Amino acid sequence: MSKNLFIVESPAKAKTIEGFLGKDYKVKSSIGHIRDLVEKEMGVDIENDFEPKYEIPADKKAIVAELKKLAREADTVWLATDEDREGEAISWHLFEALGLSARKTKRITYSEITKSAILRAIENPRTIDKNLVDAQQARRVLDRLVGYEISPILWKKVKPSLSAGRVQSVAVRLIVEREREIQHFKSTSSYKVTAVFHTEGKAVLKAELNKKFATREEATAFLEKCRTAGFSVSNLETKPARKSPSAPFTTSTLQQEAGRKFGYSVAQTMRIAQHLYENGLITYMRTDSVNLSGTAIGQATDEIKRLYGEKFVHVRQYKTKSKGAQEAHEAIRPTYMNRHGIDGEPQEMRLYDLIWKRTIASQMADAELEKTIVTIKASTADEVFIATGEVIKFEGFLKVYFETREDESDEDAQEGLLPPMKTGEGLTAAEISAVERFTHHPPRYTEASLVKKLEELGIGRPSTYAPTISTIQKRGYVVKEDRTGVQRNFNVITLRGGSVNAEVRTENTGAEKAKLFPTDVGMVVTDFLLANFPDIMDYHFTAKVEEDFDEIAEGKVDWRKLMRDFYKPFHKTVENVAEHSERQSG
DNA sequence: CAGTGAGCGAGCTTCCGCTTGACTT
Repeated sequence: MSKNLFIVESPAKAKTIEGFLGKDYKVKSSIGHIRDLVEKEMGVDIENDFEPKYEIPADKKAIVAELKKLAREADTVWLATDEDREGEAISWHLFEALGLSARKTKRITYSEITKSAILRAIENPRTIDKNLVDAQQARRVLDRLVGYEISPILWKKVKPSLSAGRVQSVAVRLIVEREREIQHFKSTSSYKVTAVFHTEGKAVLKAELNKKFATREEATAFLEKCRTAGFSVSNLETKPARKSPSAPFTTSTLQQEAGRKFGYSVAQTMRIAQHLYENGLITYMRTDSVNLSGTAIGQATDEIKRLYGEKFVHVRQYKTKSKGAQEAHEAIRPTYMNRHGIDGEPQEMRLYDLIWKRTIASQMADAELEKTIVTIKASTADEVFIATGEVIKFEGFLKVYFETREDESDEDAQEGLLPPMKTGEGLTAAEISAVERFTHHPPRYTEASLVKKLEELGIGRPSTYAPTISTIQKRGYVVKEDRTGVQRNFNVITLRGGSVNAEVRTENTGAEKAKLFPTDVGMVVTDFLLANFPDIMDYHFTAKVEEDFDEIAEGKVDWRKLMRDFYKPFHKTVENVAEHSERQSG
């Protein structure tokens, strides 16, 4: 019989902690929340000042029964759930549902899963923070009121089984509005001029004109001017530049990088990461924190020293930028930094490798570059050509990790070392061409870029990004699709061997891969909600109510007052819309 | 007369966030 029952949220975490504590401690997990508002009805007694009606869902009955039994037999129950709003609420629900007494219950938190941190936490117990719990209840009840009052209106006015909510409806709105921007986008073309020069030393130098021409006539006129021109280096400038590594992974940045580098969907990435976590290979994968523990930084710097040498080390502490981050966990990193790779499924090996590299790189020195900018003037024109080159002087973190960018569109920029040149040196133009280029519409969202946008707006949480993306597709608001592009003609005018010639080439444009498109239903519902519930659909709605939740957590505001203030006008709108608005078709 | 179909009524759908594992495709 254990004297102590120690409860955490995750089974994998329980296993780790069990190893730190002696046999006087039984470590169990709640497997997340153990109680929730009743599912079949509103679950909030509005007449009774928003009293929540909680139940233990069927799939949690067994675990609650087991914990209850163990709690009865223990002298002390340690509530060691996560250190955030939801974690505090889980502790409170455990306290209530297990029928614990204040005397034998202790609430503890820690920000690192190490033996010393756990023991330190045990030395410093506290009581449940009811203000923080109330902030969670406010969050929970508000989401229920919004979701369960608006969804039935959609069943009546649009079609059955649809849904609306604080998070999903705004996610769909983003996609609908982006699609409309794209539909209204008028592509314009202009002529980009590039040149291939030869230096006196017969080396090749690519450069781009500092001006684009709006019309074919202007572009042709410019090339005609170049026909008789002499070219020379009018300015040569070198300046140092630096690149810094990115922060370690959070849920959202991991989803983005795995999407860009390997093409994984956000659900796929999470499934693979979950597996790595359960096997003790990485830290928790649902996090908004970029923080690394002291132990992790120590291990990382040891590895960097051993592999690359002292001067590649640069210890960095990253700050979380995203709104509403709760930072109950560390960044996503390997559990042991000296484990450079793993055996297993190819997908798991690749994701682990990515996480290892990103973490190591985050503690490495800046890359030092030297940027060279060459200005080339033509004797017959005011415009100048610019050639840029970049040389890596010191690799730093680039030795390990290279972040993939969203837009890899710079096809013909010359990166790397430029040939040796002097100011005033004459150049010969081997070829100058003006290519018609079209402006691009804003990009459609991918799953990962939608998650990034939601995170920037403070909407949704690491544990809900993947489910939200799946919900809006399941409801038929959004589809993820490939689209084939269309052929488009474009003009190319070239000056070569003293003569200017024009030709028409074709390119494929508008092809899309795994992008999110709104459906008709998605657009109808979005327009309906925007017209009738503009406050809920506002991109800043979540950020605003989060401020209110913070005030509740600080004990400045009563959560029921917030509900009263929100519900009165909200419910009036709901009644009005239910009664007066037209049935929508789509 | 038997089978069809119009018309009616009852019952269902739904939120966000925390955590896995069971289940299908």
